[in-house]
Amino acid sequence: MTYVNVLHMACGTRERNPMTTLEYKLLGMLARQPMSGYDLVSHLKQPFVPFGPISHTQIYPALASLERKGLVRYHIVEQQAVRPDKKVYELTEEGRTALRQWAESPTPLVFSYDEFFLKAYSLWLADPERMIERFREQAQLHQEKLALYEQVLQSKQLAINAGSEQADVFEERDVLFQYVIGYEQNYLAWCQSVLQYLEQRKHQHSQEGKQV
Amino acid sequence: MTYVNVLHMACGTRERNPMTTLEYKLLGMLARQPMSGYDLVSHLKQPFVPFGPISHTQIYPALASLERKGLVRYHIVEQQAVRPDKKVYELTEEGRTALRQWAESPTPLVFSYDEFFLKAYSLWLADPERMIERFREQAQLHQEKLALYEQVLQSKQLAINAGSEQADVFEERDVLFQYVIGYEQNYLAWCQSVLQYLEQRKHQHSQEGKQV
DNA sequence: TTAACCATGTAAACCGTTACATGATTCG
DNA sequence: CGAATCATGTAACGGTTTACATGGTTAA
Repeated sequence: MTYVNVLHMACGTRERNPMTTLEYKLLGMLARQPMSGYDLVSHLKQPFVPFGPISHTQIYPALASLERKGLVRYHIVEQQAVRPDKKVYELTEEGRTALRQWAESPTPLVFSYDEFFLKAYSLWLADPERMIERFREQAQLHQEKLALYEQVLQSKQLAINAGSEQADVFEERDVLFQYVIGYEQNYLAWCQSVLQYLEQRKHQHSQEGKQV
Repeated sequence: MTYVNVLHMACGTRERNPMTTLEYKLLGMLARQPMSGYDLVSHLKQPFVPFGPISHTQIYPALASLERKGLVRYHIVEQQAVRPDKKVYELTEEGRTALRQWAESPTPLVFSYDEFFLKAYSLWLADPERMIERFREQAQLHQEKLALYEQVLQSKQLAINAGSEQADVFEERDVLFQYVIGYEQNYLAWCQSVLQYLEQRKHQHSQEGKQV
């Protein structure tokens, strides 16, 4: 064991723990609008927030960690009745800088596929009938999601015409919608083309059955 | 040490731990071809295996767990020189059944986005110049991946024409390629459309700058 | 001589999910 | 009367990553 590699940590305490993806997601949302932990959870359920579901049990410790790092601060909002007070978090200047630097940094391509695609890898040993069923099911689900996205996008564009918020943020958002809509379209088209193939093969097999 | 494995352990112990996605990935690969843990790791680096990278430290315990469940068995292949013996794993009948049942089961839609897309969510506070750089970079990476997929697909189709392996498995594989190629095409198209938008806006801003 | 290849594993640290905990209010 | 909503958290568990461990061969 040779070099101890001091360097790099130069300043005493600095940041003990590096940032996680989760923390950047939270920063990303808080940068647009100050919110409490609970608000973040409900916000994540909206169809136009592109981060998956995150449970509150992860969010509260993460917010505390961001605060320790000086990237967010909160002020307490008292609630009516006996409810616990709300802690509304917002970014500090350091937080905004950290988020911008992260967004501006290069990203390597690491691909992860969805579970249905993984199953498709072992499709060849499945029962054809049941597989057709599953692909129909999947096509249905993606179609619904696509319809939802298109609907939200439409109502969002109406809001732009009404001039209710800053056009800048909205324009950027449409960029995100472009992607997810394209994604769903591709998935749907794939399901349909596989269905076509499977059903064609089914008919071939049944005819072969008659001949034999 | 002959294996003890008391016939599924009837009711008493049954399966302590449920199957993980990782274990199904391994089953999926082993169903196509018997392999050792090391082989699995190298196989995962091939561009036509659609599971992400899996480290060997996960694979070895997972294989042991699959064996305890009676879904795989192995035979030892001695290596030349001092190298440790290879354990070549293959599916048992129970393993094949478990994999088929998993592949045939319904899959809920749970969406997860890639890291670059997450960054795009906070694009609005990034420096436009640097963002253009990153989108170019990303477009490049996806273009390369697309070219790779198309190349592999082509050489695979040549292999079919030469009749080297069962057509059935190959046909199913092309189904997977259809998807990943579509995916990359969509991503690339998205990057390019965003680039167009960003560059257009850049020129507008520089003209405004001249006027002011 | 350093790195990469072959081949297997264990141990600790880290991240995410599930279960537990509280407690008033409102809707079906 | 049970379930959902608001609002915050801790503790245990399980899956993943990174570091540690071994050890001979081959190519840059």
